[in-house]
Amino acid sequence: MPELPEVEVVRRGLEKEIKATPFLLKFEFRRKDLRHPIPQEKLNQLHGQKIISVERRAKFLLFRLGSAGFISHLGMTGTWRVLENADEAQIGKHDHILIYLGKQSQDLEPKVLVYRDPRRFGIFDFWEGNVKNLPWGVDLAPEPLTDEFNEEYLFKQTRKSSRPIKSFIMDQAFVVGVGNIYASESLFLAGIRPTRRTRSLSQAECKMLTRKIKSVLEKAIAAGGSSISDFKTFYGTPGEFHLQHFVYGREGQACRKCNTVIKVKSLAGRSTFWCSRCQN
DNA sequence: CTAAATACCTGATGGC
DNA sequence: TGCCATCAGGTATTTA
Repeated sequence: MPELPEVEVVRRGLEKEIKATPFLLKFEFRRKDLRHPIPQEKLNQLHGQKIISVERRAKFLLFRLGSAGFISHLGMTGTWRVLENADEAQIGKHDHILIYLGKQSQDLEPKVLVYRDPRRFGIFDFWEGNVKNLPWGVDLAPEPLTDEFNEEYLFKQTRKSSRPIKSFIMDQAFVVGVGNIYASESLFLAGIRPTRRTRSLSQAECKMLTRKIKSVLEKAIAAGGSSISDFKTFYGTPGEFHLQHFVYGREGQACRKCNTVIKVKSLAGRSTFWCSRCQN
């Protein structure tokens, strides 16, 4: 469940659980790697410490324990869920990481957070320093839900590129958190075709697009995210935002505003949905 | 063949 | 032209 709204929904679920049982008793790794190797020895040094907060930066989840902590990225198919105990019958072959949590640093009846990721495109890593200091030297762009991401910023950045606007807003170097679903949705709401070149966007269109990116992400968070395929929220219930999609996953169906048939085509390797009448 | 993401490779482009 | 840097698009990763 990987775009910003889904990650934020998971963060809120994790935060609630961790507040009740904040001590990291131990990690249990059932694989030594996901997308990258998992630095097990460094992570195990965190055993016994209290988790102070669960934060989100872009699509990353940051678990803070004092000055250090650990970081989780869900890739395409990563999910977190909680078990009341380590019941082996409830743990499957794609459950790669277990985190035992207790009310105190010694707790005989720990709860267990379980990370499942069939495709293993996710990341689990040690992390220290500040939020900007992510591993792999990733230079992340502004958060879309802050004032730093505004029409002036988007207008200025779009002058530097000649790519299709959809690829541009999905690029984590310009704005973070927008993936394939919310790129198509926000461009529909802004009335802009996904294939438009960035430099062709007017100042007014940049204003509209920044507003729609913010509003669609906020509405999706409020609805518990989009459940595509088998996505479940932290509590095992599906998100409901996909029921409100205007274009994503609706190819061949009637546009909800004008009844024109919604189109789909591949753009930079990703399925892209739009209404040829509502979007210019 | 499709899928919520992104790291890497390569060919294109542009500046000096 | 050439050399180097940057960009953008395609592909690989994996399982259901």
